[in-house]
Amino acid sequence: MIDRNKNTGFSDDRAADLHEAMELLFFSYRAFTAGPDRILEKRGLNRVHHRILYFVARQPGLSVNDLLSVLDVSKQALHIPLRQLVGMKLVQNDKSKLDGRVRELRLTAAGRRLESRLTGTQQLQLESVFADAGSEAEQGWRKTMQLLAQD
Amino acid sequence: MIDRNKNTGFSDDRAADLHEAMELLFFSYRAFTAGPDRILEKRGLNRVHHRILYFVARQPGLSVNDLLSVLDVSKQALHIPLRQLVGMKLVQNDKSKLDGRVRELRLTAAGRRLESRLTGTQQLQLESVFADAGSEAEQGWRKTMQLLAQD
DNA sequence: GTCAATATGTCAACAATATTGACCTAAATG
DNA sequence: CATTTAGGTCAATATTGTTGACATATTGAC
Repeated sequence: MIDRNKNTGFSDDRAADLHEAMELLFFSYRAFTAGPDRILEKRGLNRVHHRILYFVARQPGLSVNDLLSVLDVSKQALHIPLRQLVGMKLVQNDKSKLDGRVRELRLTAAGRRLESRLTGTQQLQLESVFADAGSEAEQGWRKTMQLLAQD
Repeated sequence: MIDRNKNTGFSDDRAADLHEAMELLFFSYRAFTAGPDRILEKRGLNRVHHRILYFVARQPGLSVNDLLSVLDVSKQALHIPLRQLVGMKLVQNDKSKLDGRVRELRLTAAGRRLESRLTGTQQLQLESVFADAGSEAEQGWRKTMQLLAQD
């Protein structure tokens, strides 16, 4: 008789596999954010600043509302770090010509340099992992993460 | 001539793939923590409480020092949430018989119920993702995450 | 047995962050 | 012109984290 968890109905073996998967997510995410966190700390910045820099870099001209949506934070929680980035001249905040209410966020040259350094750290880390894992494992990883992300 | 990033040397195409991977990690982790976070919030608990419950559940009798090590937080940052869990009778904190300085942390029956509910949410989520992705993708995912986690 | 080291618990001061709710301007839209 | 939308800001409050100090009990080295 296989023991099964009362809540989930998984066998003990499968439950252990899933525990391992949970831990992989926890430790991987921590390893993934550690590098940029160290760089940011020296400038008095944190992970929220990184996320702003990242998404603005990917989509120059992004509106404040769109940024709020991807980051899933409140306007007030976004505003202080955003204002700091603008104050440090890493991000510029221009009025849109199409709709004067909307602001278009862009990185300055200095912002691009910092973002590129932060993101570069993570890209090199991931590339090294993918190289070791092999492209088949990479594809399986991507497929799995796609499903988890859209959950 | 392929454009290459100044910092990393990646081609634009590969850089875009790596950007996608970064976003997968960000959005996946968020999706993965959302379920438990909602359950915890109702009890005035947060992710740190969940991590304590999780690791104590996996390793009953865990010492405070060992818990500090896995979680990688300061003693002071751990203590308030831990004391709350003990106060709520979800965790018990007994003196070790082998070494009277060491405390052995264990979940109470109520602690096990809560932990099982939180962890069950994530197990079901992962199992559903793995089922959709297929076992080959799951294996690739695990291999990749192992490498990233030990980074 | 004395003394240093270890494991834990706690406090206080402080800084950083998040949350809620309110209020304001400017611009677009019907 | 009235309403809605995008954005910006403030204040009050709560939560969280950080640093440093200090206390106790217990072990282990000598």
